[in-house]
Amino acid sequence: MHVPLDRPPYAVVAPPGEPPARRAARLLSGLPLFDGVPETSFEAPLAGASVLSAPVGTVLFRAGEPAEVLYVVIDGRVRLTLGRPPTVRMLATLGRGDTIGLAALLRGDVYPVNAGVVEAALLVGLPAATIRHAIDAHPLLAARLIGDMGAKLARFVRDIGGFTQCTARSRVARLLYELHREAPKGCTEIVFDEPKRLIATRLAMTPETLSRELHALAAQ
Amino acid sequence: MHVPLDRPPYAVVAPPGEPPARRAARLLSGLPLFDGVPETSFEAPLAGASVLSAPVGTVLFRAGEPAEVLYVVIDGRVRLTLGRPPTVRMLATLGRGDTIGLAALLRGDVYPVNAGVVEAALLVGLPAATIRHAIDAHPLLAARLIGDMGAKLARFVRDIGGFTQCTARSRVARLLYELHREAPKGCTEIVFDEPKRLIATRLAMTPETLSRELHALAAQ
DNA sequence: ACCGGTACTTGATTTGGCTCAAAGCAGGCC
DNA sequence: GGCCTGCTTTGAGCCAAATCAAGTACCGGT
Repeated sequence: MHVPLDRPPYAVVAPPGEPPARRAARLLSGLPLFDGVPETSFEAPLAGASVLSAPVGTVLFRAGEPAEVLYVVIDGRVRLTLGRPPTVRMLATLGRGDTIGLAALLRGDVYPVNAGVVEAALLVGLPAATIRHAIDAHPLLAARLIGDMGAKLARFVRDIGGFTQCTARSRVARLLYELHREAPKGCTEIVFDEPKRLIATRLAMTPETLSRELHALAAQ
Repeated sequence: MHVPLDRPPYAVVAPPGEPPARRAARLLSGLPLFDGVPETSFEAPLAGASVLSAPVGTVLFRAGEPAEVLYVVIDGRVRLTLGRPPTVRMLATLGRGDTIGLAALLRGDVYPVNAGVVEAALLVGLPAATIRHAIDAHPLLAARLIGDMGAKLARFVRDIGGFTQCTARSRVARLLYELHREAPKGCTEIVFDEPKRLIATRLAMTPETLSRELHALAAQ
């Protein structure tokens, strides 16, 4: 279990000489999500922004906590999970360019999932007011954020469709198919970048079942 | 089955003397989603808008079709489903003020679900270009749309959590609990506004199981 | 090298919920 | 009324997948 129960280390990086707002703006401007949005134009509204360096094991937040910050992953990986041990389900693992908590933040809601760092991460944290200003000032950014959320929504809809009316074998096959499509073509081997234990929870099955189904499919 | 297989009647209402754009603007301005957005200011960008009157059984679109129109429900009810008969799963039933297809439209993607009218509906249809203009011109609207999508996202996340690691009984109990919270307080009886057959698909179980679990819970 | 601890596999057993089947039960229509 | 069609309930049997239980392989640490 990479995400421990008790609140783990949470390191706020010391300002590296540069004001946080400017540094945040510089980091964000390198992301596809902010491509085309002029860097200097959203530096001022980013007054409340912070830059965080978080080691493996850091819990950014837990499900049920009020959403106060939008996290943007600059580097490293953050895992979103549902539920508490021993029944944890992995929802997704996010990397560079992904946002965490946008929907909950703008609705003034609580985070619906847990977020834990699984690979030393550099993050930009933006409070709600900052996000609202940025949306007001940059329609392009607003459209991007809507598209970003739309992608997540589409993925969840597909997942919901897959969990029902589908055998475990079908779900495994679908995962393999998707991984194969994402992989560079000509690639004859698929490597999981997550422990199978977690892949299993993402597919809504036990590790034992996953192991069996993988072998059954391999024989075919 | 309220949503038949073959393409059913699809009636575009005859313009009632008033230009479609103005009528659309008037209808939309009565919705919470557009509250605070000045009516006249988004009349011009709505040039491509249409107003549709759709009878029961109308299929607005099917999963896999390219998303070309955002539908806003003014009146009536529209049901979103996944899959094809005989394995149809109900996702949600939408009413006044709900939007359909926003995420897919802005991403230039296909609709991920089927949408069928289950109660004679009045709809406003907005093409992609119109939506983009409206977002550019009205940050408030952009924020609202993000919040709207966020609500859907939150609901799906909850659903995904519920489908896994949960017995059929727990899912039924959760549904009853949610219906009870929404009902006026002091109300001692819960009435389903959908046939049990469909409630069952929403909970990812068969009608037989739903019936049994309801009785088991009633005895308690 | 030795020893935990963790991940993964494999086998045996149990079980929740689906399938199949049939019997109420209601509303619509002639 | 009487029939029909579709929804709901109830019962019996079965199967996919979870659970329980070893056993194996791979680390990282002392």
